Amino acid sequence: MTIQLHDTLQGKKVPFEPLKEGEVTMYLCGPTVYNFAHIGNARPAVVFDLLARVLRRRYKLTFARNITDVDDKINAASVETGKPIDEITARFIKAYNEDMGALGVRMPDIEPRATQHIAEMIAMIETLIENGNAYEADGHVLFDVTTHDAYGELSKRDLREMIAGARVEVAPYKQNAQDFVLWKPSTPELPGWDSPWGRGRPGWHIECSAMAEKHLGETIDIHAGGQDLVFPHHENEMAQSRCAHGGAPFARYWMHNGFLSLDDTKMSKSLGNVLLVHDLIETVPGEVIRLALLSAHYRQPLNWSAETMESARRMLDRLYGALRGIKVSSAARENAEVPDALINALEDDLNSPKAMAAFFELARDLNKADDPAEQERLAAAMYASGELMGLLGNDPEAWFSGHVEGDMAADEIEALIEQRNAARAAKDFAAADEIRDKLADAGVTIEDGPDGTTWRRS
RNA sequence: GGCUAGGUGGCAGAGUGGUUAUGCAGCGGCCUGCAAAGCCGUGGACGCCGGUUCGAUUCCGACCCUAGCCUCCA
Repeated sequence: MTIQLHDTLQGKKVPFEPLKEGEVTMYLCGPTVYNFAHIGNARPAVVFDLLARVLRRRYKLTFARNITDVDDKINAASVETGKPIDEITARFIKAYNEDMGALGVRMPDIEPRATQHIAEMIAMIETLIENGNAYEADGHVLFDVTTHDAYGELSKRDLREMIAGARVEVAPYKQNAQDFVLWKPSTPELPGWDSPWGRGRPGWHIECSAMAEKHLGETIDIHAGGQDLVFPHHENEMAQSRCAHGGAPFARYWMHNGFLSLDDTKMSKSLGNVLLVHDLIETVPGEVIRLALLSAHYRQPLNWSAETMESARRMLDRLYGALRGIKVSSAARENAEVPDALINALEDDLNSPKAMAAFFELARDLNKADDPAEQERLAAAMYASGELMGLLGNDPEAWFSGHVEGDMAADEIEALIEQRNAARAAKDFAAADEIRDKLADAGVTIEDGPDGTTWRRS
């Protein structure tokens, strides 16, 4: 069974075949580093991290996720805060990787930065001018969309209609309304680099084209990002790269994740409803956020709410609950096998909800098993599945006793449980229940089992 | 207005031309001092209207509704 992926360009799910046998190149549009990442930004990072994990089982993967560190929004943030640009970008690059790391997102193989690829961008722009695809006007260099017949193919738009229906005011130096900037002039206060067209800075779209070419080659296997990047960003990237590369295909597969809304509303700064990952991980384990993001298929829209997280937490409670008290030897871990149903689901266009169903079946089998060897085998399979999906990274006991500020301390809880068990032994059930209620009020649930009493925070 | 996705049981969310998604919640049972957790069993669904078909939630068409994009945006 070959891996199936949904390709935006073809508009359907197709079998995945890399350009080079056994090797895959993947490029994901990363953050513009002017602020902390919000939960919507985290979705592509988590989803395509999972894809990377799935691909690495079969292929030698080279995964690049860029950093956009030259941008008008960064300049604006610098003016607003009075801090130098370098300081802002360094701070948010670090924060981005820490926040995504908390969600189980592994570092990509390559993390190229726009400011370190200015020469490549200038070279590509020069090629585009030589080829007649771009023109210089008033200190700007613009891409002439009418020179590329396939323009609009990715976003399924008709160029003539777009030009006719343009609603934005057209800058006087543009030949066509839809022409987009490759290079623009900088004032002395703004970041800028010397170029054949004067001191200036690159347009957003050319950055990704140049970085993808440098690190992954002219034709890459998978280009991924959020759905909202299809137009104009990816459409423009594709146009630039193909025109600069003699028409060679740019990406063999385009993948786009669906949008995330927050409490049924679009997240936006103007509405003031931006939920930062940085803040969220203070209150919930990153694993809960990761699972919540994977609980819907990546192409579906996803509404984020308190219930979304609560549901993900309960799912993890169930998985960790099955693993409680089961020791897994290192030998068992090495021989562990991820169930075929789970792998097949992930290899079918990254069907993470279906994969989770397979995960829960494993948990149920483990709950049912009474032979210790079988228990160990199933527990090992669960850990291996968790490894593939970036879940179950915690010790089960630690998961349930996870301590949040303001909670009752573990030793206090255990002292109370001891008192309660003494009361139970004396058949003073009223006193026992009183202690249990007290613990319940403190958010602690206790469970009497054959080997004594265990507890967890609810 | 144009383009692209969707509308599934109380909630979340997969999938399928006739056969259990899964998780949470519900109901019955086992277990327990009583619970909880777990196990066993169980009810409940495919926006609306037509069409194709022996049979459609699944295919086709119309309609209604929702979201995203068309402008910086994951």
